[in-house]
Amino acid sequence: MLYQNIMKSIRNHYQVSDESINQLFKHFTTHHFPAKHLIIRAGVIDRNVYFIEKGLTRSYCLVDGDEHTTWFSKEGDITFGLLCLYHNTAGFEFVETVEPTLAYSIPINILNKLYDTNIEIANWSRVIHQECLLTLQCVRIDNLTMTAKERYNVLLKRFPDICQRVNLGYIASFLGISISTLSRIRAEK
Amino acid sequence: MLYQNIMKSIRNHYQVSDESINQLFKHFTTHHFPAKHLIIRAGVIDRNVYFIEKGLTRSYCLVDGDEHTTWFSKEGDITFGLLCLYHNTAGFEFVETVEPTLAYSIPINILNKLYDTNIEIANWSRVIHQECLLTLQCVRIDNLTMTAKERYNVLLKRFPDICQRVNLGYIASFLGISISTLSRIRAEK
DNA sequence: CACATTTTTTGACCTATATCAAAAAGTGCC
DNA sequence: GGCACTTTTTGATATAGGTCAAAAAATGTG
Repeated sequence: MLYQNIMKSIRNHYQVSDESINQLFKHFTTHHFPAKHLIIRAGVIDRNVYFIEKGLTRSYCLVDGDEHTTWFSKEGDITFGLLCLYHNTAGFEFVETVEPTLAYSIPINILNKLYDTNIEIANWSRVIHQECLLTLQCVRIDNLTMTAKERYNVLLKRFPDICQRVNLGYIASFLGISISTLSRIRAEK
Repeated sequence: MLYQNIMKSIRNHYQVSDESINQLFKHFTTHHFPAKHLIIRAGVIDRNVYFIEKGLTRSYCLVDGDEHTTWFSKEGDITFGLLCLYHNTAGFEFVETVEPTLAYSIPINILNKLYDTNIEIANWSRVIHQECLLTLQCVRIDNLTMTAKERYNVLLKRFPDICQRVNLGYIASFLGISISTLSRIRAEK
């Protein structure tokens, strides 16, 4: 069935009825993105949420020519530019596919209407955001309290699948360490 | 009026009717905490959300004897232990008052029932979590991309009021730099 | 399959920030 | 108003991890 991973993931976060889920699905636009395709660009407003059915994306921002990976999204996850979506402002993040990706987009103004009228969808989104906040806070604490090596090992445990699907550079920039250091860490271990 | 700051803050995030707000308020328990009072302890389950009407709290975690400040909450904000609340699990965070604090608590199981039945409250919580996520992501990016000095200056701009209300040690540990380094940064500037 | 491109490894050297320790300044309290 | 305690400053030294550069390995493509 279409939307299988997305559906499972939504229900994993909150009990959403078939009817409500269909309200969401019926506004979906299908996208087949090749690998390395830029879905969202910093500074360009894109008012869509992307639901990933298959594949993997990476969010990053560009500072002084260096890419800093801020997030990975895989099947069942959603991705979008935080500022674009929340404040309708040009954002700071790029989102690109790491692998060929099947995704469905929905315009935020439609989603916002659903939030206002459909309590299940509002709560699904609330819970998703709770979980992201928790994860991000943990990632941040790891950064504050651990050495590069420890952080790498924690990441391997926390996101083993993602570590296997992206290259060393992306992992390094997500952890906030240099490529050479990460390579050395891996070698010694 | 009681709850003034809390009310303003809720409405700042989402249009919540008087009726819905009262559903929340009627379950409030009042707390007058002195300064340096530990509201929440790591490892101890506390299934309440605290709404701060007046005062300031600090969330931190303890790693190898060192405190790492993870968040500040002031009037209008809420505070709680992330893991306790979301997963009903012993958490990793302490929350203590920095100043004498007037707060109101509501049990999470009541709040959860409100989420399930009151769409305005569900959406208020969704929006709060969106905003926290955005702020936290920005803080994290600052950590990945800036020097200690730059981070301090950004913090001064982003949270000028909080910087004036907490001591240097708390700011340093929030920024992830040592007290001596922060003192030197301040001196040279 | 060979060439171009990307990714990873390795080496040499450097610097921002940590750590440790002690002095100085600030704060609260009987 | 002086004593205890906390917070901040300052100094000396150490180090984790950065930077730059080049080689090696892997990957993709006509």
